[in-house]
Amino acid sequence: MRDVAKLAGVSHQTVSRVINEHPNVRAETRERVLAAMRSLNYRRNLAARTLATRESHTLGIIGFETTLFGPESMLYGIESAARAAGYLVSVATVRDLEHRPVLEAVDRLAQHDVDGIIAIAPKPSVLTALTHAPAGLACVAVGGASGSMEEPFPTVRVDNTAGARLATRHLLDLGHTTVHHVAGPPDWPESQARVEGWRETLYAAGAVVPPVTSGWWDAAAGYEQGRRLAADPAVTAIFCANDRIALGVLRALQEGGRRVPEEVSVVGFDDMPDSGYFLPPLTTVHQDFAELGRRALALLLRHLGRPGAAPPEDVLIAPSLVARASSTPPIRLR
Amino acid sequence: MRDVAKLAGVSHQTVSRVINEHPNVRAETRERVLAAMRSLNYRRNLAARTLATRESHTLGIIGFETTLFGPESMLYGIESAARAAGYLVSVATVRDLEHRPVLEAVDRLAQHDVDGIIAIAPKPSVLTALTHAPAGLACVAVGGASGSMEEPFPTVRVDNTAGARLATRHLLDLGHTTVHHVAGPPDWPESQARVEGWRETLYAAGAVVPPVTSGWWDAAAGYEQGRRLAADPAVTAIFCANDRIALGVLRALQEGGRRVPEEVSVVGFDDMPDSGYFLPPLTTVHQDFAELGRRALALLLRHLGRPGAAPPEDVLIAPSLVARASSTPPIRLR
DNA sequence: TTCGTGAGTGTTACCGTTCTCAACGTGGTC
DNA sequence: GACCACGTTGAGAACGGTAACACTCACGAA
Repeated sequence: MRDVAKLAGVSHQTVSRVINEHPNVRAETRERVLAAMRSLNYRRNLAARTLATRESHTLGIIGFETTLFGPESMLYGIESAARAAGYLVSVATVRDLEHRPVLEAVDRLAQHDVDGIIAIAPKPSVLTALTHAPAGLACVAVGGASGSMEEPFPTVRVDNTAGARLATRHLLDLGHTTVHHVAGPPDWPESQARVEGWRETLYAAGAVVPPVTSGWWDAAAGYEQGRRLAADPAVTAIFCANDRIALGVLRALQEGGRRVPEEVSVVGFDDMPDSGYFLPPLTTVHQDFAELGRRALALLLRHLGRPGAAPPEDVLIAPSLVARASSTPPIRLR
Repeated sequence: MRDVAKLAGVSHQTVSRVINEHPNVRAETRERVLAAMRSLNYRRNLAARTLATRESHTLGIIGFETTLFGPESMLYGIESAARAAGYLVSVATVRDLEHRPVLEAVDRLAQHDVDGIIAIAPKPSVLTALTHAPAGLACVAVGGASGSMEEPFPTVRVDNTAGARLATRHLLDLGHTTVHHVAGPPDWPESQARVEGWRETLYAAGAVVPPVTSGWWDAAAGYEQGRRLAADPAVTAIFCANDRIALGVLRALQEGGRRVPEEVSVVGFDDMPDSGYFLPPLTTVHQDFAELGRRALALLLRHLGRPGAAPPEDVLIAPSLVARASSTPPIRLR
């Protein structure tokens, strides 16, 4: 910067003003400085700037250390929006979403002077851990519970309960007397909210509420639980907590000799890119993860703009049903 | 830091020495300083340190802006290894892996003083773009071509050609007279390498080499190409460039009335977590993406340690075949 | 005794920005 | 003609560390 100033015949301060687009610089001076910058191929040193301003123009992402489709897509949604807003994103993953590791992740990000933090796939423990973040560090959560409880941070999420209602309603409307549910991990708010939406819809319709089984978010879990359901001839409709689980359920049903959708209808959740190519193509609840990420970033940036102000409102995004071949009316109605 | 020094009754330089675990500090002094640090809840300012040392302890990742299973898993492999080594990772994604956007991404990372860069899923254009990175910025590529051409950077990758050979050989060994191939995007080195391995194996076996069709890495592409193959009764074995494509092919075959594996055997590539639950469970070529990420990081760190030294050797990881129900001997042999 | 050596510590400069405040026109107003 | 406001510019001090070097001892060898 000193060299640029010398070449342009001005002080370093004026160069700084040009960089930061300060209005009170004569046009002719600005041009001279810009020319000097170009000819010296000057690039501002962000570390020095961070030191002086306490702003790193970097955002921290705390994510779960695994490859779940949703969190991934959110990450990319966030990153591209952040880039557009002039921020870089740094990621800190956490093996298990428990208190200690999350605290360490926050600490690591804070040490690197991130301006704000977005927590992906927060189990409640993540949120409480985030509470211990250094004061003045803006935090936003994306995904997670749609519970009505008081959240310590502004949150962007899909209305999981509404999505589950959509799926369950869809199956009931087709004529199924009740709907079975294969849930996700019981300690994940998303999973709880979907159970809730399913249960209340059945209840409102006066349908029997079958017992729930739960497991991880993958096909292996769906397969295992699906085998039990396949063995029960009373089962004609299954709502799965996500598409991967549904894939496992489909296989279990096929192995158990139950035809889909002729004998059993199956509905998933997420609308992963390939779920339209399952056998049969999967009816599912669509959620736009990338959009979720973008909204989370927008929320954080708004929060960043006005330090000390009241945190912005939560955002709740409505999912939609995508009907495909895996769900049809039960045999008795055809 | 000044406060810590004052409280401990030493100079700030001694505090710095304690932080950096410099040996020449009396144990008693060190204790006093550490106590002062604790009582003031001191945390070193990394921006200042970066400014002084030109080292940010941050690594840049350049990735493709989409959610492909491989790149994702590599990202997590890299991140967890980086954390263990005391580095934070910043990601810069690029919508299309072309020259200009990649240059901008490198630039963005360089501005933030990353110590090194790992490029994920590099098409050749990424590598050439990386050549224009500021001198002294260590770069490593992970994934991509296993071509024999001279690479400008040290690279870690799976031996795609060997994987394709494994898959093709497997099908030939089962007794199929030849193997059809549904390829990935023609401009991706991974895709090219798999075509190559497939082709040379057929050639070596004296088998007919059918024409190749190619498309994106998803089930939609597999479905579209699979429909043509399903219509050809001569087709008894299909090697797909990845598992998602295989999913689409499976559906196309089913729709076309061709039973798998009775009439047609199908093999994929990647061994995604759920491919064992396809209908039928998919025979595929396993590659450990997380390990790939870890190795890439190790390579970069070694490079970082000795600036100016000769770049480290490339790493080539051998994939393995996972045989499942989707591949069996052809009907005529049973 | 004298000197060299190395451990332990402090002093000062420096990294590249931004911020604060003062200085210098220049033009309009009383 | 004196004064003031304002646009434009510059000088110097932060920001919070690390690097380089100087200094003070205690100790052992010549």
